[in-house]
Amino acid sequence: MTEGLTLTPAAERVLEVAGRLFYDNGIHAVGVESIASEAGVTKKTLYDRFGSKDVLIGQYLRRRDERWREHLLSVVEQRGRITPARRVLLVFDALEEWIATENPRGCAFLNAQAELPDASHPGREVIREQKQWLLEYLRTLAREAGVRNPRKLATSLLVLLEGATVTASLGIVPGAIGNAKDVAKQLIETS
Amino acid sequence: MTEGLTLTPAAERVLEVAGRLFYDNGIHAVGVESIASEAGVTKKTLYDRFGSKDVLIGQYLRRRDERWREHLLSVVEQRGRITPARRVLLVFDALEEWIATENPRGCAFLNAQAELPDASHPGREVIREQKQWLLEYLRTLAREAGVRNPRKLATSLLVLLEGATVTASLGIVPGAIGNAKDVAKQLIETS
DNA sequence: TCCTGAGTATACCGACCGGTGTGGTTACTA
DNA sequence: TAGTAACCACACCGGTCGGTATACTCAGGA
Repeated sequence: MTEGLTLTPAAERVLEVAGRLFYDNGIHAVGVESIASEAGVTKKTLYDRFGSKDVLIGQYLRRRDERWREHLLSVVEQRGRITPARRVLLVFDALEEWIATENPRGCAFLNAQAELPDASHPGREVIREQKQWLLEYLRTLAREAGVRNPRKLATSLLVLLEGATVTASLGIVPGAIGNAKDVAKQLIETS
Repeated sequence: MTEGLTLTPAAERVLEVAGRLFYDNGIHAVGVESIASEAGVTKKTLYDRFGSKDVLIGQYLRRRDERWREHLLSVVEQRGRITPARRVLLVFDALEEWIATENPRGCAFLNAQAELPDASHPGREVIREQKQWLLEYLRTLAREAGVRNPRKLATSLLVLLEGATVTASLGIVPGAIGNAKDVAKQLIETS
């Protein structure tokens, strides 16, 4: 999952800049020229390191996925006595923090999916893996919480998470994430 | 809301083609040239009718909004004896139909939002209106269902709808919409 | 010492982008 | 009958797209 982390300093800068520009402006709206110049790198170097814009897009998503997983796990897997049922709800706290600090324009993976209709694009695989992993993780948490139907609860949680992210990014409803958390709480209690 | 529906035949064809190409490929990925040629129209005509690509994008979203509202209302407001509580759940049936027939690539408005970071873009206003209207409508339905807190239920419903749409379009979880509907049912019953 | 990898600078490529201008044809209508 | 709206064909604009080629510098290691 985390192969190729020995990036050269220039490649590192490129990836950092690409991550910012892609997320803020949309993928197609950003040219490789502007990425290179803002990273203080020539286009030649960019292409020597990444090969193509499409590969760079894939790496951008890959890296963002890594950061999100790190953040999520650091919040949910925190030490301290807490019931497994309550631990599930920490996922929503992690999301709220993430949105406040890194995600004002919604889920980067959904945004990318909107721009990458070709299922064979390198970025699409990363998106699939990301959502699949999240679903699996939610199933694990649901199982540990001892609910009757962990699979079903995990699906509900995924729907609530995605819905809360989207709704929050639209900026129409203020308490979308808290609302989703409340719903999740009720689902767990009556399960 | 529905001003300017007296489109010329050429403009009509342009809008129809634009709707298909924008949704299928993403907005930035589609050039005005290809829209014009596929509609059997010169670029000149396209620009005489719409003025700019950005305006055309706005009209595309406007039209899609109209069709979605029509569909939603036709399903939910159907005649027949049905309790207001059950009527709310018809929203999910409407969504399921819509996704199956017109929405394989997810919500057109969220996809557009991903590509239009500029809040002053003509399309952004349409997106805001669309989501605002949906939220208001859900509040009305919730009120008629006689729940304790219609505002809160409406928010939950919106989160569930958006989440179900997104999750379904990802193609990872098969029963996402049915799952969301079940959750909504439970929310209404215990409310 | 010599080679390699990582980087620089710059020029270039064909293709496509959104948008405009000119000039002509048809059909309806005042 | 004259005017106008709606189209057509086509040529053109400056700018940007993703990507490549050439030639050079510099540091580190065998």
